[in-house]
Amino acid sequence: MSTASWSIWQPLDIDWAPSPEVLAENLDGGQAFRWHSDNGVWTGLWSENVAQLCLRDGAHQWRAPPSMHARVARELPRYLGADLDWPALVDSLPSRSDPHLTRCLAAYPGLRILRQPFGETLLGFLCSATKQIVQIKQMLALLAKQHGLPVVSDSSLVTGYSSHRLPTWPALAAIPEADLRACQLGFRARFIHQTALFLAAHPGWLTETEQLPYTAAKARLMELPGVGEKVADCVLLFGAGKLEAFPVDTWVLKSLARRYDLVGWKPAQVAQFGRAHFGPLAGVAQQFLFSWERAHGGR
DNA sequence: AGGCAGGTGGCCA
DNA sequence: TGGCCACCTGCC
Repeated sequence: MSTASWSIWQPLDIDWAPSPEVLAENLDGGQAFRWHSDNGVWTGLWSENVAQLCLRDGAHQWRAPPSMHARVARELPRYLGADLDWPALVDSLPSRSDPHLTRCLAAYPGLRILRQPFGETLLGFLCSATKQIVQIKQMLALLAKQHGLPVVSDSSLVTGYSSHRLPTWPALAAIPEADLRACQLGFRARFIHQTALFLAAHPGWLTETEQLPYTAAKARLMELPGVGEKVADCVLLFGAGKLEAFPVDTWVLKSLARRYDLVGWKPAQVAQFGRAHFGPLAGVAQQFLFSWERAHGGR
């Protein structure tokens, strides 16, 4: 990784100090698929941005290419959730009567929900069906490399895992499905292709959807091919700040079955239980349960 | 070496 | 409404 042209490290001026493990869980725990670490330095891409994060002398620091330094300084805090008071949010979760949630909260201090670009979050989770995080990251990196613009004009600046932005939805609409399949997307290529065509035919649809309340936004998203309950909830939680969204994937299904005695419950039933039990911040609770369950492999 | 993976949609009773 | 299964393909 060439580092000659990065700006100097800046202190991350937000009230957040996760351990290296929790930082990894935030950036690479299944919310986002565009971060990778190299010798303790995390490099991540979103929208037209690329940034690096690291922990030095006990404090988090960041840097970006000079050409986008000001923009990243403005947008990185929001991306990392700095608009919200996370200690207060976590404190308001119904954990006092919930020993397992208490245990999960204690295990991941500093775990947050990222606020990612809506359209990119949709693309990421359209790729996620029956795929592990590493593979989703590979698909998106390939898609970016083949069909996205270089993130900076100087190609020597950012090398390695990925140096290109994700293609926008208008760009995706112009890509034949066969070319998408060449990016290891498999059967997801058809969903992405059809979604891209739909969005191209409905300008403003995505932005309007992002601004709707949770229930209406979810119903709209589920009109898209390849978007069911789970993907819609992920997009709204990680890409629109809808903290009441409660995505039920296999890990959350296992978590609720095992820790809340919901053996045999269907995903839709578990989702309803989650929203009722964990309340308006169910998505936050979900992320802690998810991280715990994935780390403990069902034990 | 194969089964399986952070689902969805379509088809059938 | 509820259950089953095909869909692609590369990791563990």
